[in-house]
Amino acid sequence: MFINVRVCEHLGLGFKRIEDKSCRQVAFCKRRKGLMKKAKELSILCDVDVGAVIISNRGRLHDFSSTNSLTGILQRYEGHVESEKEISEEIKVAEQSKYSSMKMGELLQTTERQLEEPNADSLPVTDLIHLEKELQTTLMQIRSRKEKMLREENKLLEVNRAWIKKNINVNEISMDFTDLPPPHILCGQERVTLDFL
Amino acid sequence: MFINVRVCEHLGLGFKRIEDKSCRQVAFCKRRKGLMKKAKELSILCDVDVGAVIISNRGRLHDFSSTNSLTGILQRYEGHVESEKEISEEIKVAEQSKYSSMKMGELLQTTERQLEEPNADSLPVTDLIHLEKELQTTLMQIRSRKEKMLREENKLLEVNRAWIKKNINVNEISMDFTDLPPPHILCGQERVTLDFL
DNA sequence: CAGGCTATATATAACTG
DNA sequence: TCAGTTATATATAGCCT
Repeated sequence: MFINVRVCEHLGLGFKRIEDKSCRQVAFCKRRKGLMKKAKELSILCDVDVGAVIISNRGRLHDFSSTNSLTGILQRYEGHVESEKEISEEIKVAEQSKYSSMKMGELLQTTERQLEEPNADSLPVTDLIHLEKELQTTLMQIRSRKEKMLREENKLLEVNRAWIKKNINVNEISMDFTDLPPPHILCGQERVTLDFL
Repeated sequence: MFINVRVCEHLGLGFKRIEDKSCRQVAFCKRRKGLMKKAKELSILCDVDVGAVIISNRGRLHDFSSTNSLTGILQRYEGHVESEKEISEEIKVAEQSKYSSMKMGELLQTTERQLEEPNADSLPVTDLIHLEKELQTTLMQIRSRKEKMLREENKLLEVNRAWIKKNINVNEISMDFTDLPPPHILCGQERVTLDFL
């Protein structure tokens, strides 16, 4: 029999990080397990989608989701499938992503500040709509840049390939394939990815 | 005093969706709150990052994160998943971007519609706040990938140059260049690159 | 329908081997 | 470090207002 008084010292009112490393690790295992269980119960009992991600301070990843993956849950929330045509249409915008993203951060802060105030209903919404547009712009800019870079990389690498081929053929250079790092030759997946963006 | 026997019928062994709509809704509120609390406790007590997303069957989003927003955690999550299955994840994110922009369009319309009506303030704003987070997430993911690709490109070009140099200097074995090294070797290279991202 | 109550079920801190 | 034990703390189902 345990007579000891078991007071959960770090719980209750002023609860904070468990300082003892060993205790913290044990608590982490138990509570992580418990959280996962709760998440599962919630998703099943209440028929909702639940996703959870836990990243330990050592960088280890643990996750739960009621569907295939957390990404899937986010996708489901975001909406329905969109045709690729709209994407290619979106890729038509110019530069200056850094300025936009800084402005976005400012807008986020401003917006959050304004939302905490009781009055002023129209302004936050207006700002948010504005923010939406800016975010979309930034989004498209970055996507455009990315695609551009991917295409440039592809081109550059093909040039490299051709160059290698040409020079080696001309000089009748031979090589050993067993221990050498391969040149960058694009695999099919990468091209698919590029097409997708 | 309650004399009734309180047997949690839908719990225990064969636990499943609570059929009664009202009960399910009540349970959802209580358990959601509980899960959030657990998540918060876990993050503080064990000093880890925790993110949770709950999507009710009515499409309403609830989330928790130990940091400012889910953004950072989700990005780290994506990073982890990415290093395991890079290509498919790349595609997923691309799709997610598409979904984001679509959802944003929907919200814009919804918001404008609701702004014309006298009341109903909380819903659009709440949704817009969530939209903010989601857009930022997408933004950060894409930006991260942009940087990743820049670094990859640099690294690969260096590898290419080194490879070319080495092979031109050392000419022993002849080979047929129409049959180029298999692309999948490159994938290993990429994974190495991804590890420190 | 939201909020409060209480009995019960579950989670887990402290401990043991 | 790991798996079990038990007292205690917390969560919550069912009921009520």
